[in-house]
Amino acid sequence: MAVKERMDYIKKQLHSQSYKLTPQREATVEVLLENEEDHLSAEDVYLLVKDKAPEIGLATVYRTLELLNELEIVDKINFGDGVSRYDLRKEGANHSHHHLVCIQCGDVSEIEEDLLGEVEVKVEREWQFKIKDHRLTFHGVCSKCQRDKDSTNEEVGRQTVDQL
Amino acid sequence: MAVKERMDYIKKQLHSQSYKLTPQREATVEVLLENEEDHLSAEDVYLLVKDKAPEIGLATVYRTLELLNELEIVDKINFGDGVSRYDLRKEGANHSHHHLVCIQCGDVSEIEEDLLGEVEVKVEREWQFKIKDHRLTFHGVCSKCQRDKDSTNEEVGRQTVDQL
DNA sequence: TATGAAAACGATAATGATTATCGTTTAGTA
DNA sequence: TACTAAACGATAATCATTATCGTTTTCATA
Ligand SMILES: [Mn+2]
Ligand SMILES: [Mn+2]
Ligand SMILES: [Zn+2]
Ligand SMILES: [Zn+2]
Repeated sequence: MAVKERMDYIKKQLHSQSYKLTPQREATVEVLLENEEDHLSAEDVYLLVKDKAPEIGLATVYRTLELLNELEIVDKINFGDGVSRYDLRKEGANHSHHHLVCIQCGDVSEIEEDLLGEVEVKVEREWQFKIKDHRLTFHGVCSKCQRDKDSTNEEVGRQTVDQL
Repeated sequence: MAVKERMDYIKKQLHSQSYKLTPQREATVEVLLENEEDHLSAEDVYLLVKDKAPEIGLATVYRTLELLNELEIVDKINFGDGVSRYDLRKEGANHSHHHLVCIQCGDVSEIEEDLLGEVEVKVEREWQFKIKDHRLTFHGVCSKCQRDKDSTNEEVGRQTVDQL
């Protein structure tokens, strides 16, 4: 779906709760839509949105992100560095997607497919817990870093192809 | 396993990296062992540990928790309120356990069983990502709050069961 | 046992992300 | 046009965490 159409949908979501899509909010959403792969902090968003709306204040960015989070348009996530990051939900998704965090290069990538279907059935049944959402993050070594490590090893000399 | 024995094991882990188990560190670990179900913030730990070692400083608590985290004795977790929480790993566990967070009463409970075995096989294969650890948290309504809501509904009278 | 270096510590200042405050602007309505 | 509430921008306040620094403890060695 085009950015324009998703913006319209978000506009409807705001209006349905009698919030306005002000120019500042629109510019902020635009930044999120145009950087969907990234995981921007409030400060990141602020710097990017200043190009579109130079007069915007940091407080407004925080307020807007908080609002979008309440409306479940974005998820507020935390990867353990000291800042919150704001992650647009995938089109049509009604819950947070999964993440892969590389402990070597720091790269964060996404898994859009929901892998928790069966697990959630089990949790609801065996723990009597009604699940509304989830957060799943894997920490490990991304494919790129695995390859880099292999090359390094080859340069050094003979070696086993893989160790677990 | 008794607190004493787990303390000894942690002592060995520290020594194996040539760290000392100072009285302050021992008191801090004791607090963690005696409150294993809880998810204490640094400040929480500080207040509890003061009973055992009244002269301890907050900075030392932070340093100790950081050290225990590096040694993978505790996991530093974040539930979205503004503080980090320190969660002792279960005996013999080599990764973080799962959590259930109730969006109504705020209660946090634990799932000790690892539910991600098959999911991780799939992720490693299909995303070429070497998993070292994971974080899985479910947000929803705990069994207690489900019961409470049922009672409330009955008192109020007839009504639609759910309006998402 | 005395000594010297490194590791830890306690107190507290500094940092930095987030939130609160407050006066001003904007949008919608009578 | 005038009124009211929602939003905004600037900036002060808050508060968790980290950095600094002088002191204490540990421990290997003379
Ligand atoms: Mn994401
Ligand atoms: Mn836990
Ligand atoms: Zn990587
Ligand atoms: Zn509950």
